[in-house]
Amino acid sequence: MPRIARAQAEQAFDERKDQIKKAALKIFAEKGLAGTKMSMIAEEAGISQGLSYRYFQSKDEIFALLVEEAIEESRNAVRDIGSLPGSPLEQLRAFTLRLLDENHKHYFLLVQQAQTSEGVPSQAREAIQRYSPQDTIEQMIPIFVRGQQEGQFAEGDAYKRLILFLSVVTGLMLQDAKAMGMDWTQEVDSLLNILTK
Amino acid sequence: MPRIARAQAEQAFDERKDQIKKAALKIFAEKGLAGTKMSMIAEEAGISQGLSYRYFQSKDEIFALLVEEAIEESRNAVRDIGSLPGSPLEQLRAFTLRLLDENHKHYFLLVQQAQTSEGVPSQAREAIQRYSPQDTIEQMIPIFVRGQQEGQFAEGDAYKRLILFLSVVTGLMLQDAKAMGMDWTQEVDSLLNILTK
DNA sequence: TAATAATAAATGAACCATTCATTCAATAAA
DNA sequence: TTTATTGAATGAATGGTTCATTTATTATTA
Repeated sequence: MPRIARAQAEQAFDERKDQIKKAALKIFAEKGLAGTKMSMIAEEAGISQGLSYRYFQSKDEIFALLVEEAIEESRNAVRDIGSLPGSPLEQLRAFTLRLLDENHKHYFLLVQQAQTSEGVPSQAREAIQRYSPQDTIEQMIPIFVRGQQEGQFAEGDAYKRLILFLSVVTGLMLQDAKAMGMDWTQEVDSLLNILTK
Repeated sequence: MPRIARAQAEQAFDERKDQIKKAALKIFAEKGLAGTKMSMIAEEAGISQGLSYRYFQSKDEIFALLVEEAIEESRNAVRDIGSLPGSPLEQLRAFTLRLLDENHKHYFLLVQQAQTSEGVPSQAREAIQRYSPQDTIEQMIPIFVRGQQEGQFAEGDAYKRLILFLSVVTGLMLQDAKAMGMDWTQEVDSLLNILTK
């Protein structure tokens, strides 16, 4: 077989795999592991029932794979927050907007689902245990403290404030994913009022 | 049978019924209709698998019953908001605190679940259709507008602001119910910053 | 180039292990 | 005896997974 054709085939294979992964991510994030049927993923991806099994071993494998990717992405988003340009408030706004964009939203919700459901594949369970949400918040605290020093943020326990803020954002995503598709990105400034004075 | 004994028996019957209902409410609110197994309700109530069926016809019956009660309660909470004492802000704070207390929280989440799940018993579905969330917000708008007139609340579209606020509160409850049991009541003032200026 | 063979991709109906609401025979309490 | 309670057994339904078959793509041959 000519190596050109082989490379093309491989690319096609990877593309389809991504297509299925993307569809699965959306459905898993919205409905959770148990709430997601393989038929839903197939429908979302516009393919037939059985085809996913040419690309993945099982439903659990897809889920675990996505959870690992999601954790990786969350990690990166939090890691980068300090190096975003602008004031602490602007950093936090940028971070929040990034969380709320379609892709990250789904990742974020997926982890949420994985954390709060039972029957999660052990591989995903382990990945989640490795990833501690405490770290997430702790990495954000310096931003918040700097905001306080510069007088932009409200006084008080930074840790609790951040938990509140993150919970609100997560909660909103959860809401939004289930119910109507309102565009919260416009409301981020109102949300930031939770942290500012 | 002496009427004393009969009355006692009836009371015992009702008490057990309430016990099961309360357990069911908690689990349904947390896990949703499909996510709730009858065995979970039994465990929460501290009774055996089968006993619920002496007090209720079916899982669906319990669910529908609870949804109707929940709607009734939500209605009342919203109806009363205008007649609470104090400034608009204080009214809203009192209202929010009421929503966040254990009982109302579970009711609120139950309706949320019923609205966003499939396979909801028709009786519950109909009750929910009768109860429009639009009304909820519309009944709250006067409070908000008065707050704006008195300069306490931020300018802007009252409707959107209220949706945001209610979504945040609902989202928080959803979060809280699943994950850790942080006491949000202390954070309500931060939340109200979403609405104030 | 056209015809044919070989390979791979895709389908969707059927299978079957599992799950779970419901029942019921047995036991305890009143 | 009657009523309350238990928890093991039932059986229907769900849904992940398989696989015989069809369709599309690529390679080979004349």
